[in-house]
Amino acid sequence: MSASNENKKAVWSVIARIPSGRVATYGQIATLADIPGQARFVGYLLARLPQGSTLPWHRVVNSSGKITNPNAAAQAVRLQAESVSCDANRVSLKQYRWQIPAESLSTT
DNA sequence: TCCATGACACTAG
DNA sequence: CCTAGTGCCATGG
Repeated sequence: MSASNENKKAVWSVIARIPSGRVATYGQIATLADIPGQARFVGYLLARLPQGSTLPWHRVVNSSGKITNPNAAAQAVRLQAESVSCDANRVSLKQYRWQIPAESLSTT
């Protein structure tokens, strides 16, 4: 078992938790996946995400709310379908940023 | 093993 | 708004 595999599952789990109509940044996901500062890893995983995946990858944007994705057009469409306004491949993090659930931070 | 690349983040200019 | 530099991790030549 590779540690990276565990981190991968953690990242996928976090992304799967992003509510519809909300967006999260790579860094935010990395932090929630218990791997703060490894936003690069999150982007790497999404880039290699299998086509059969049901993960809401479209809810992931960079720290500026900008859609940095090989298929930004499709992403923008998916977001708009969830009532998330995106202008020039950009979303308002002020409005749509996913608030970190306290339960995730709680020490169970 | 070294170097280059990538759906990132942060800081400085 | 832009670019450049640095840090992070994984993969491929």
